[in-house]
Amino acid sequence: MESSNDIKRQLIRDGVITDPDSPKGVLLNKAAHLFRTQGYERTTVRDIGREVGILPGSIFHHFRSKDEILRTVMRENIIVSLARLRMALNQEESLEGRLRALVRCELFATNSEETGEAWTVLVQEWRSLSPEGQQEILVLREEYENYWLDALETARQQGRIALDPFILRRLLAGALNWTSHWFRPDRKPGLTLDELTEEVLRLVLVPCGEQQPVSETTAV
Amino acid sequence: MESSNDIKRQLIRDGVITDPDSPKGVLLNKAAHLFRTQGYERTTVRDIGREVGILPGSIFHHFRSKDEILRTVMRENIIVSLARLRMALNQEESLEGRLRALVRCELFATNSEETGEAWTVLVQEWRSLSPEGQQEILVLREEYENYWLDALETARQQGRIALDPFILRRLLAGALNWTSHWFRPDRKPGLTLDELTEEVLRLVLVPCGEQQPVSETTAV
Amino acid sequence: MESSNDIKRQLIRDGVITDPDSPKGVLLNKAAHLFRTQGYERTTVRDIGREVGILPGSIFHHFRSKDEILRTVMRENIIVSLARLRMALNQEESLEGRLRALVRCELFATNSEETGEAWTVLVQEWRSLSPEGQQEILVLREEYENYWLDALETARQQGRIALDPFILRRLLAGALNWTSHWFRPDRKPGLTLDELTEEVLRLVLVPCGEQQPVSETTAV
Amino acid sequence: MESSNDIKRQLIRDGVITDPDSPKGVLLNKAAHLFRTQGYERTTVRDIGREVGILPGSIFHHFRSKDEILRTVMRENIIVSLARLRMALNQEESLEGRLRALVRCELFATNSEETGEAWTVLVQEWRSLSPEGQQEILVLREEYENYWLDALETARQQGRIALDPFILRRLLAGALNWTSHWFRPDRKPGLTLDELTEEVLRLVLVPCGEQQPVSETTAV
DNA sequence: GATGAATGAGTTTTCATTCAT
DNA sequence: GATGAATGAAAACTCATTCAT
Repeated sequence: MESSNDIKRQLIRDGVITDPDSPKGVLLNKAAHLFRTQGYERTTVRDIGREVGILPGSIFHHFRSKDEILRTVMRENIIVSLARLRMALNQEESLEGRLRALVRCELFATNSEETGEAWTVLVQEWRSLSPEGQQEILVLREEYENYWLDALETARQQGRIALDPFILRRLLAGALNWTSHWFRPDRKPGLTLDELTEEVLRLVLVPCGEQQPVSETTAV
Repeated sequence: MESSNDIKRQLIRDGVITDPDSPKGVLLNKAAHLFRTQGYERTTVRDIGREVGILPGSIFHHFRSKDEILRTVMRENIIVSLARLRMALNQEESLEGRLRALVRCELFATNSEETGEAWTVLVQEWRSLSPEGQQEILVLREEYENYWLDALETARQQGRIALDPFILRRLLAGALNWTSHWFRPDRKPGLTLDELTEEVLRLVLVPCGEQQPVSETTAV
Repeated sequence: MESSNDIKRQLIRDGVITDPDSPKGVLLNKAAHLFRTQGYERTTVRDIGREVGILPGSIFHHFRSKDEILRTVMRENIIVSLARLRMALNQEESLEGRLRALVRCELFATNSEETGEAWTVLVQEWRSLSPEGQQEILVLREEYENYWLDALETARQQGRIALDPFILRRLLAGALNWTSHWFRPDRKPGLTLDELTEEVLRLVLVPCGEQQPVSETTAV
Repeated sequence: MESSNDIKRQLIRDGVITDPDSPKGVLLNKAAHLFRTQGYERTTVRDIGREVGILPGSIFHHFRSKDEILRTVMRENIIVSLARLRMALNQEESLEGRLRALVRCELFATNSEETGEAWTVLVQEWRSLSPEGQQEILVLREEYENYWLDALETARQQGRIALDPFILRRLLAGALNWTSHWFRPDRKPGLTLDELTEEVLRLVLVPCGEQQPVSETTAV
């Protein structure tokens, strides 16, 4: 993740995502934080305004609606996380390396100071997003999920996972997203993000040399 | 789970939980359904009233506030699920049997037609509950979690799990709760609840005879 | 006031006022208490029901409406207080005696355990009474006020009061009614009702032999 | 009361009380009027909104709750009345002058077009105020009452009053507050506020040269 | 006479959004 | 871009009253 800042800087420079130092970017971060901690519905534009230091009405100079704030938080975050994942996968050839990258990126997205808020919002407040907003983000989400399914399918063929890829991905998605509820990578001493990544891999991967055929059970 | 209905009937007779056939019970079930599908905040008392077939104001004949409805849904559900878990554990001596019971009960609580709605609400709408409501339910939740941690600790001592019990429980909690988002046990043909239980056990349990010491990594 | 109980008993026997031991009478007393302490508007029929020990709906077997409860509390109380005043005045020939009776009866009506609640309600919740209710009670009130004005007019002619009777009556009405906010005749040791009566008379009456013409100022 | 407007203007300039010309101030005055005439409970925010010319919901742009309106009406009014009383007392050295000031100020507070509404509300709607609101205002009320008790105590020592100061203050409080129910200083021809002040003093003060020891009866 | 459930018209309050200044 | 005031639609909740049982 060494060059992850470069990725983000590049996206900012290209105008793909909002500069977090701009007024609009500050607003997005504060909003993401509130959405995460209180939930979207329970967060009022008054709350956001207070956090940013402007009056509620002024928010609508930056965004057309509250929904647009949520949509932007989600979109920009998945764009960054996706870019990071692409780069990480590009640097890994081995199956284990690719799986490690997937787990690590998802844990980072979920728990990093930078994107954690927004990623959790993306997962938890999905329902609160308007249909148009959902449509816009589903496209990005699909690419993201495909990386996972490809890697897990390869692992299945190599006998490195014991479960159906589809089921395993869903169990993992739940497990990884849920870490935002209990994992505190900043609290020292404690579990680091890299350590947790290895734990998850230990859970998922059948040790090399003990490959067994995946069970016959298949997905929904 | 054969006598699960008996358990519930007993609890109803004792007045511990509301009779689902009484007006209040009907209201609770409909409310749980709405809370699950739309979320607590997005569900209005108007919605609940319409579903039940009474006017919004009449709801407050049964409950003092919307929060009390949520609290009741959560409380009664965890009481039933806890009673079921206790009985299931009582019938299992072996470690594997006990873990199977824990997984199965949580999947059942999360996905059964009967409690699924309420359990998902319990997990997803926790934030929406008032502090007093949270306090009340935390007590029950603790007993529930202790059953898990005890079993996983035993498994660790016997070398049947590869991870720290605390971390594993949290990963599992996420994975199992998340099933409500994708698992459809009623949709035939497809994965049954028992099959999914076995899949989860295959993920968690190190095959007998290949015990390995748990990693040194410990919980947060 | 020795025979005041007889008066009330007589009125009960004649069916003019409700037997305080009957369910209806109990309800009236509890209601009067609540009206006094919380005010009419802030007292719900739920409150009254809870106090009496019946459900809100059952109240309407006794009274057609909440307003009828208020009206009855006021009417029955002024009937009793008026009957007491009539009897007390009948026993007094002297001006001073009659004024003492008027003051004493009003203090008794305002502060006695028996009628105090209801009298205070009569004074304070007048606005809350429906127009029809007001009409009904105004008739009785007029007789009551006439006793006062007659006595004060006589006093003026004899030079025993220093103010216009109309103004004085109004100042006194305020002063006497207000005693319900601070006077506690039951708290021993302390001011008794008779002592307070004498204090008020000392304030009102010009000492005998020092008569002075009343000021030229006249009432509104 | 010549410079009473200056006092108020000063308080407005200092931000202690709300500018009556500001939207918030207009709202306060209209609300005070409605509270006085209809009572707090019977006044809806709809009523207030209609009177001011805004929609009910807009009221909560200025006040967090209906209770806060009541509290503000009471607080600002007692602040102004207290400031007026202080200034009036500062200009009077003689006992009679000070008592005249006290009576006059209370009659003014109760009946003036400017503060009458709010003062009556302060007295009559006390119960409707939330406990926190009561606490806040009790502090100011205490200073106010102390001016009264100090003056009456001096009067007692000089033999100018015939009653215990504590009892007399309470009788007077009732008499003066009650004037709002009958006294109409604006209705010409009729009793003016200054004339009523003299009437009250005639009731209270023992004529100079006829001093008599106060009765032995003492307060509750 | 009491109960439990419901009504229906009302209440206070919330809040995203608009807009003149 | 920000502010202060307002909108308007909908929210949760209240409560006197009705009525079948």
